[in-house]
Amino acid sequence: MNKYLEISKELLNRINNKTYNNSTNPIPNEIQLSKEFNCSRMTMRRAIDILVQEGIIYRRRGAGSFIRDSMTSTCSPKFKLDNNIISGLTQTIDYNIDNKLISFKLIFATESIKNALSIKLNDPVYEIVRIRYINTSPYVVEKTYMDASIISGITEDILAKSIYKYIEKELNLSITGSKKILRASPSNQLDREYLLLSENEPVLEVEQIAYLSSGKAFEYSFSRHRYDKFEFTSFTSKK
Amino acid sequence: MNKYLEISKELLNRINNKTYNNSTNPIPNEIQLSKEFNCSRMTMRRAIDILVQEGIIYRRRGAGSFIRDSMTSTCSPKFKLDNNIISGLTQTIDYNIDNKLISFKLIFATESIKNALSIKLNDPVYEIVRIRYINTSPYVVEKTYMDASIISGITEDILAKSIYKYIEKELNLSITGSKKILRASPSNQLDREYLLLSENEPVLEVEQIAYLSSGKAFEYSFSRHRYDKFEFTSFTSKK
DNA sequence: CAGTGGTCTAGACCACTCC
DNA sequence: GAGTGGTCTAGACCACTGG
Repeated sequence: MNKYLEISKELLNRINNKTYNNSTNPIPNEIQLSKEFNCSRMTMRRAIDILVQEGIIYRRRGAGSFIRDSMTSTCSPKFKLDNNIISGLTQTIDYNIDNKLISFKLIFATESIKNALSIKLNDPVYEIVRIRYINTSPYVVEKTYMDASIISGITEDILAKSIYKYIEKELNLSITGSKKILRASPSNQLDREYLLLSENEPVLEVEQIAYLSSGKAFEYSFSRHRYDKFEFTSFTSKK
Repeated sequence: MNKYLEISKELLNRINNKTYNNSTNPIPNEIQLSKEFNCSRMTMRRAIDILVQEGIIYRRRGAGSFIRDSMTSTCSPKFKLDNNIISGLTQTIDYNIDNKLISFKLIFATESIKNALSIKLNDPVYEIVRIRYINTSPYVVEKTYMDASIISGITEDILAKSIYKYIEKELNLSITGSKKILRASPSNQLDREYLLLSENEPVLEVEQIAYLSSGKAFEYSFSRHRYDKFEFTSFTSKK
């Protein structure tokens, strides 16, 4: 494993451990840390940079690097999708997640699918519709299109488990990025049926294009979440 | 200005110019570019990294760096808030934006405001409620709390213009980061009144904490957007 | 002033792609 | 094997903070 990732993980451990405790005092300076971890200062900075990008640490030139106040959530427990998570939800979860397959077809790419996946009109794509449950209560309905020329050999069996695991482990492809568009939307009839919503309860829709390390877009999906069981968090810092 | 930022901007120019044209060919390699820009390879990488993080370029080890297919939006023209934008909307906009001040008070910090801004219960905070219009049609209603001990001297006059400009130019504070939580929500009576929504039309709520370069949280806000005039985009790539 | 983070350099070696 | 990006180093100089 890369040194900067190892160090970054260890720093995060220490923050969670309260080895570095959320106070007004800085963590050890970069020179000191690079000596401790037996690395160059640039590598040390790269490790810290990861935590800075996630909003866990902030730096003050001339003063030191500090742990940010815990940013405690102000709302009732919900599912959170973090900006840092690329696709799928199988991470970070202690709950019981179930999938129910609604439909699984092979279709011709429409105009919008063609654009999203950078393929040709009418190229074959999988269309997968699933509902996901948390502790037996419906949570999101997902419509997924996958380029059939890349993601080959999908079966209902695989869909019952994790598509992403199949892609990474069996097909040996690496998922490296995703673009998301989020919007609120009134629920339609299917949403209400699948997610047990009433007429004026909305959904949070996440439109996503996911990419392989080759740069190829392999998945285009629409996830419609119950408004009361899902939120999306994101941290941004100046470049 | 920093070298890596200058170079990054120039690269972006060249992509928009079609000097580097979205094809299957890579842009010039890092060594070549670092010679052209008269910088070290590490600085060159840093410049490219910015565009990689924004999803504009992707790299393939052994093969080269490529421009990503344009990721054309699939939906009708809306306002987009990009993950990379920290706060305010005054950027990237050719439209006519108007503000209408609904109320402007000094109040005592509640429990949740206290937590968000890391201040004490009952500390003084500004509460500002505004509606924003695009081309005279209502678009978002924003409730903003600001730490009155930091952001001093706010007047209705300033609110009519840009608070952020005031903070950066007049108070000489630098806004460097923000945490956002996004959720869908049924519209309440006020939303419907201000945003001209009907009963079953929802809003997209953005809860935000914004930070100064000192690490201090100075603003805590709730922006409720018309569902049909706003979406949020975000690009994520593996570390 | 001493101490901190921010930028930049010139090089090294490695892992991977593609011919 | 030649060419590409990925990691890492040991140092330099600068800008800023805070006593």
